[in-house]
Amino acid sequence: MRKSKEGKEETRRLIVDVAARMFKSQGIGATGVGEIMANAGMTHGAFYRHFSSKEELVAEASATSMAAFVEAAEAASAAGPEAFVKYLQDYLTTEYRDGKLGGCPVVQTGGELALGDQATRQGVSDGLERLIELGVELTDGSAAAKADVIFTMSAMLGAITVSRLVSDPALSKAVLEVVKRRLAAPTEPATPAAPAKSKAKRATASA
Amino acid sequence: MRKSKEGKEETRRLIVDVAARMFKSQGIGATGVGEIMANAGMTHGAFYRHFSSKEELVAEASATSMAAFVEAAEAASAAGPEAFVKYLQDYLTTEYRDGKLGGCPVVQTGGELALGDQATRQGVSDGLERLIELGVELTDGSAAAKADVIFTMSAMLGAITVSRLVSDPALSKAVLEVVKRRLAAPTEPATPAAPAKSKAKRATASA
DNA sequence: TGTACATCAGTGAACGCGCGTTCACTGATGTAC
DNA sequence: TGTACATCAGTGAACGCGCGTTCACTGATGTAC
Repeated sequence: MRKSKEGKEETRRLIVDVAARMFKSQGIGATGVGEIMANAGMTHGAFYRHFSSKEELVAEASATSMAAFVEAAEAASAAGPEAFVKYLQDYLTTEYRDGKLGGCPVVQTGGELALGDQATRQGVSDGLERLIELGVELTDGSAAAKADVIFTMSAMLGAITVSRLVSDPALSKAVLEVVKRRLAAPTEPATPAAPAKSKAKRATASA
Repeated sequence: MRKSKEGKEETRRLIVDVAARMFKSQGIGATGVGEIMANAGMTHGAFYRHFSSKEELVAEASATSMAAFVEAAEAASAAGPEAFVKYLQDYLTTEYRDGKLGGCPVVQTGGELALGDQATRQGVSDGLERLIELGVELTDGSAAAKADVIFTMSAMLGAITVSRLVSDPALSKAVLEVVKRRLAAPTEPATPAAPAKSKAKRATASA
């Protein structure tokens, strides 16, 4: 059942894409090679025609995930700063929080990636650096702007993580909305009475 | 080699502590029951005198980790807001980033915990809610203050995650410092030219 | 207080299982004449 | 263009291994008399 040369490259991409999706929804360690291949419509034996080890796939799937995330961000930023902010804001939604597809691999697998091998970490690191550069390019390029971008990125990533862990649905949603609101108006001072939305108020009542 | 009643409780606590430490440094899935017991000075067989399954230990170790983190934060907050901020700031350091001990389990195992069973997630969720409440109590208790706390918590967690993944040491350090600076002066507007420190500048040069 | 017995924390061999990986085999595709 | 052969992507059985878990056994501790 040999495939053509183009067919092989296509199969390899398929495996990477399936793996990237599964790693993001189940974690890396919890996703087996056989499971990935079955979801790609093959048996496990074919895996080693494309990769020398699972770790090689992990590195490629993570890098591909990050690159896709960055490229989508670049496409959004090409449509203007508003489109870029809108693109980022879509990640701070319950749909993305609960979604099993797409997005940045760091959300689910950040811990595992930090313990990955050199190639894996480099691919993820490159994606993160490109993301920061992209944000800086969209602003005035100053050191303060870079700090803004880093702060915003950190807050978004942390917010999604916290939101996924908190049991109270209202609080979980409020976590996303708090960060989303500040992302939309990053220069607004934080402490003076903010125009709290109804959902944030509901969550606050439980505290 | 039976132990006394107090001895048994002590052993159980030891297993939980060893497990909590290992989960935080290696991840949950990557840490085996046998490995935990060996580090606790026993053989794997004794494990089931104390826990009915690994998942039960995961839930208890995660809850204990979170509780210890929250209690340390409470102790710091009892010494005043400055001590509390100082306590939090210590987590935004390269020492903590590289440290294999202590701290909040969400940093390393957030993704795995989000996929854990009900008991595991509840223990972590309770800790996170207590942490938010603690921050709110230290301020004016308003909805805006709660938003501040959530935002800060998210940014800290995200910053440590990003800092652990970024290869460039200067950028990795800058990520921690950017968030630390804002944590120290949370009401300061972000965009206007900030007094960038030398290390942040160095990291910026690579962008 | 001393003796006999019951308990049960910890040991270490063994269990089934699924993991990552290997390999002999297959048959469709690519190539040479 | 048609035929013969080489290639190699995918199959599926098998590998060693370490995992979580079980269990017969041990001997120190706790209890009853």
